[in-house]
Amino acid sequence: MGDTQRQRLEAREEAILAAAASLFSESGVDGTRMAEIARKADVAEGTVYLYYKNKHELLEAVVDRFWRELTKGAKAAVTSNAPLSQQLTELASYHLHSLIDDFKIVEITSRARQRHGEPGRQLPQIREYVRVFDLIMQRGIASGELEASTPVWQMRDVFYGTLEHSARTLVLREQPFDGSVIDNLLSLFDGYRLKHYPTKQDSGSKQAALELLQQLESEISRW
Amino acid sequence: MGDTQRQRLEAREEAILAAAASLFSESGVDGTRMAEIARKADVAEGTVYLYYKNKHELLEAVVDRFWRELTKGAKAAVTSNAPLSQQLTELASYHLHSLIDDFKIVEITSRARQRHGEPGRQLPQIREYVRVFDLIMQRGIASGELEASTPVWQMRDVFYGTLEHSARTLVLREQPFDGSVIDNLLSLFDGYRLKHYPTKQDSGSKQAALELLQQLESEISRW
DNA sequence: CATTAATAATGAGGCATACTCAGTGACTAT
DNA sequence: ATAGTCACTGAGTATGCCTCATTATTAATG
Repeated sequence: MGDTQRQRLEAREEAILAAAASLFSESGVDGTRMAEIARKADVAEGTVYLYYKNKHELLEAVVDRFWRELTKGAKAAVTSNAPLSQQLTELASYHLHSLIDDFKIVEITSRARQRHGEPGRQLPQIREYVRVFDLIMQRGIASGELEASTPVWQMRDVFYGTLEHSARTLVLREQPFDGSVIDNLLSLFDGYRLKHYPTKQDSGSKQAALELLQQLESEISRW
Repeated sequence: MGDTQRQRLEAREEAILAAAASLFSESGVDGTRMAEIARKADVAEGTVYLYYKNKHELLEAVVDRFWRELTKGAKAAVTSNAPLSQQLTELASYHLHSLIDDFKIVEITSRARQRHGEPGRQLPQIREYVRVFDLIMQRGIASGELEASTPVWQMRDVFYGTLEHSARTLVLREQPFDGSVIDNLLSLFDGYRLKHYPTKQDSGSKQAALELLQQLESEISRW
């Protein structure tokens, strides 16, 4: 049956990819020989080249798959219709954990971007991953929880960039994870939150109004 | 004269470094052959190895020098005793411009960090560069312009990480520079600013006090 | 200035390794 | 059973990093 045949091929391709991912991650790209990958995947060296044109394409495939898997997880963290702040927290936590766990692959990513020929490209799967972050910002704007005056991509860059850099800081310090990074980021993000002063139509907000008034009074009373 | 001799050696070392920097930056590390570097530096291939043990050490030297130069510029941008927000703006602008201009080297940096043997190290000159950012945050805290409850490194990660990621976004979009990124970041940073309510001793602040009161009134009047 | 010693530079060749390809096997269809 | 197609193999080739015996240059010495 041709179906089993196709499955065998896909299994081989997967075995090669997995072997490469694990070895690249462990010993780096330069520290990994093609012969090793072949041996670990249990194929002859030449066979690798039937599935991937060269070492660089194999690297690209490894990196691309990593971000594809990450995208799945990120989408899952965001799918619920919980309040914005909670979704941001979940996404941030997932993101930070992942970057820390697979830091080696994250670093290797920039190398996959550089195709020997020329200009720095964005790999499609990374683009896709970043879109998840954009999506959540857009939803926040649509629901009125985030102000619309700041471009989505700038809010996203703050969110994404901060976490990426924090991951680097933590890894280089050999601290595994620190949730306070996320708390900090989220409290900063309040700067993007719309301040809702209750309106007259808003009948259920009497309580909120009183709290706000109290806060103002307390601030005034300080001088 | 032994002095001229030493100068000639240093000039050669510099020529090799410059050749490597320019070629790495143009064609990437893998796209650059040692023979090319030698030719561009006008020495024999073997001579390169009298100054740098191997290609990877040469790469490290190139990257390290880049960040060392950057540190100089950053320190200059911060040396004045202007108000915090202005210094942050200058540093951010310098940082963003530099990362965009030499994006290729920035990307190559992560590769220099990975020594074939083992774990991701932080190159000393990058550490030094990041310290400039820490310094400015610390000053802000010392002068009471920034709150002290958030760890310095977290504020720095927000600042640094956001700009680094923004640089990537801009470069991949082939937009050269966008100052609004900096405005956005700085207005967000207001979240770290201490709110100064004027005190009774603070005789010169009558004006500020009135403005604050007016703002409160306007906010209250909205409902 | 001649001679010797020390230091720097050279580039042909060694060597590791990414990649190729002619040959072999395995599976399918008739 | 036979021919034809497709996947696989691994010895061999090409490339590019790096070494090292040799040569050139500078410094030291009498």
